Amino acid sequence: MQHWLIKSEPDVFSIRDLAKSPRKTTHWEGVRNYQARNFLRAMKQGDRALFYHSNADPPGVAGVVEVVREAYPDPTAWDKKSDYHDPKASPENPVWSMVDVKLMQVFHREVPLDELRGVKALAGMELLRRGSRLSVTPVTAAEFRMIEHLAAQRS
DNA sequence: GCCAACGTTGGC
DNA sequence: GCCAACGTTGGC
Repeated sequence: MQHWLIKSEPDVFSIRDLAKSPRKTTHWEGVRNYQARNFLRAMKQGDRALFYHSNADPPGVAGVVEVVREAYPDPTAWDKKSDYHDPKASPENPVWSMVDVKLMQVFHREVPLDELRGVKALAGMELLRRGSRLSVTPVTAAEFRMIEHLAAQRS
C-alpha cells in the first residue's frame, strides 16, 4: 500500500465538507499540474492519503482518506463553466485525471504545518520543502504513521 | 531550445 | 495583502 498527501483549501472543500458528502466520498477533481496528475494516476485502490488544509489558519493535516476509485478522466477539464476548465482538454483527449477518495478519519486534533516542521523524522517531506506547491505528493509509510501519531497526542 | 513575462500557489 | 517560488506560455 502506498501513502500520499493531498491538499485542499478548506474555503473551497474542507474535510468537514467531505464528512457531509454522500457516502463520505468525493471526486478529487481539478488537479491541473502534470506532476501531481501523474501521482494521482499512480494511486491504487486502498492507498491512504493525508488530507491537508492549505491556505488555512493554521495550515495543517486534518485527517485520512482512502482511495476508492483509481484514476479516470476529470470531466471538469472540458466543462467551460468550470473553474477548472482547460481548453486543451476534451472527452476524446481528457488530459487530466481524478480519483475518488473516501473519508477514513477526521483527526481530533489537526496537526499544524508549524509542528510538522519541528519533527526531524519528517524533514524529507515534499510538503516541507521551501516553495513546495505540489498538491499531490507521495509520503513514506513512516511519515504517514508519524503524523497519525502526532494527531493522536494531546495538544 | 532559451528565457522573459505572466499567472498561480500558499505561507506569512 | 504581500511576495517568493514555481510552472507555463509564447516570441524569437
